[in-house]
Amino acid sequence: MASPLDMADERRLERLSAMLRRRGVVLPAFDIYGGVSGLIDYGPVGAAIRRRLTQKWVDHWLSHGDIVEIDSPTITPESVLIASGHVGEFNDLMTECKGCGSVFRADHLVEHLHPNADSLDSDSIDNLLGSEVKCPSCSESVWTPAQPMNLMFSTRIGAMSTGRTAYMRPETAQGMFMLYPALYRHFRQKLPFGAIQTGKGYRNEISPRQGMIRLREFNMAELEYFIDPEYPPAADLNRRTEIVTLVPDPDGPYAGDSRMGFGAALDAGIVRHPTVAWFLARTWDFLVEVGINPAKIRFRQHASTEMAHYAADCWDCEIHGEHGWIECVGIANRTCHDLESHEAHSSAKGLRAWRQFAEPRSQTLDRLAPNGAVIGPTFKAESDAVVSALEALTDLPDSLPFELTLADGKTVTIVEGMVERRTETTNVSGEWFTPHVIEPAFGIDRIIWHVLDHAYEEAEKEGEDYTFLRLVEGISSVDCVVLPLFDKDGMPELAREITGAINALPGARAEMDSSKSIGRRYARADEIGVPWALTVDHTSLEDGSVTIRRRDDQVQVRAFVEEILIRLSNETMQEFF
RNA sequence: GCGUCCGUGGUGUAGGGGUAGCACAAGAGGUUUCCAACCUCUUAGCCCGGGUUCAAAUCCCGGCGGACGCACCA
Repeated sequence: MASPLDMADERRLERLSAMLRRRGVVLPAFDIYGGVSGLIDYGPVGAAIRRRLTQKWVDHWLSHGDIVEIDSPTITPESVLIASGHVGEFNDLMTECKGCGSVFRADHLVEHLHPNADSLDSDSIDNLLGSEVKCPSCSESVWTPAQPMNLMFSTRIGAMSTGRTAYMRPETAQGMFMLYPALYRHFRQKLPFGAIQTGKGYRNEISPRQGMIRLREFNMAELEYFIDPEYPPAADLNRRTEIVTLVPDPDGPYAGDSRMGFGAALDAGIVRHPTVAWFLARTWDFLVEVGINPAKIRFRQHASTEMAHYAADCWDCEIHGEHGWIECVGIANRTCHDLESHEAHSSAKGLRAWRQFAEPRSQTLDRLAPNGAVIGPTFKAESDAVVSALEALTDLPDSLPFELTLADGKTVTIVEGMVERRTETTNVSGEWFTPHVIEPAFGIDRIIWHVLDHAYEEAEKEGEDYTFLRLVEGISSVDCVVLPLFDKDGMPELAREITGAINALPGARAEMDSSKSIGRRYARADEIGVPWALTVDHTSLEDGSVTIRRRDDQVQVRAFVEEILIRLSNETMQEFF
């Protein structure tokens, strides 16, 4: 399917990558030792862009008011990742065809021979493989022994043999779950609330490809938003005007692309959860704010078959670029999976929230109250078990005596006098439940790649090739360059002074460039996306004014440095034009 | 992980058993009254390791890295 989006110049990717290397944006890591596939460096320009984009992401969510930032270790004990399901999920058994060398997931090859192939151990799988499974590529049926292929980097905590097994975290999310009790206290025991974390994640990919898209160590930014599933928070999405592309579940009733607003998608039932719909919209806001082309964003719903082990519903936000449509954000309704699992596996008992009823509910309960004075002497060592069994009874017997089944399966006879039938009325003011979690997970490197891709524009200027990086203000590595028109007559001194004054503003960044002709310096700044250029000329020496050049149309206006400093501290200079 | 192709200054390329060229970029100086100008000079390269050979950037083997395809991508 050839859309206009797919018809890009095939060499553009190479030229863009070359520019990113040449100008110190993104480079291969450990290059002087031959490089390591799947690991990259952000150079001086790229690291500044990454920091600013990440900061915008943090600010974006913190502005909600019920979301806080946390920070957790990247080294994670194995027990945490067993509970989360990652250890099991990451240990797919792989086998290799001895005929042609193709590698397959062993459980997929024997699916038709066993109803529960993914639960088999390696010996059972080897037996099944040995019988009659043919290689899908070459039809041989000789297989290497199945081996677990763990996509997590493992390590040990503690140097000696007694150390605990640990992994480099494959996602930041577990950190938020570990801190759930602290977050619940922080927010005064009231849902909804959320926690964000940015940082590195690690996956030992078999075959990293596509530059910054599939990395072995990558920058993630995740939000875990804890909600009461019975009262899911929602914003009014019908005020929003943007029309977006949705690609609903291909196996569901809405299969096929559609264009609509977020509110309409929720109303139509395409997006199934109001909080998920709200986060789809907020994800859109962020991406557009940092310079992603809105026409190259779409939201794709996972088919139930590709859903992650923990998710009940999942949308990918995909961005189109030189590598096609790439998943850059995953928005998943993880339900109560993580908190329940950690409560079951760990010593924690309080991974819950309290739901206060609007009115205390009066509960009438029929029970057989045990009479310890009779039960004790009668059942002696088994008394406790008898009392527990009586308390657990839901269907009370119509009459005594009756046979009571204990937890261990034994049966005892309860006779008159051992129990007293009572009807008790209690007031229940609320209940404990496990919150559900909505998780937007952002791949920062992938987003940065697409920001660069969408900003990169190859133009022509007076017959020569000319490139712009049309980064939005606040994302570029510096806000402006300061250029002395000539490298003499006091211009460099004044330029240095202005650069210093801008850098003294909180958050503002300027660089000075005085080498080579003025046109070349503008071109250098345009190429890495600096939005503003301040030029110090002879007039500047007389009255302290400079020219401001706007990257996107090369229009220049003259202004005084004091005004510029005021505008820059308000994060834009657009008002000058 | 398998297969095909590939790896030369910062970038893009030429060469292909005997002194590694070019363009752009970069640095110094000159010139220049706002958009990759010009002049002079300079810096800087054969991915790594082994083999063959009098001699290897070149041929062979292995590794690393890249592109594409297959597989994988929770």
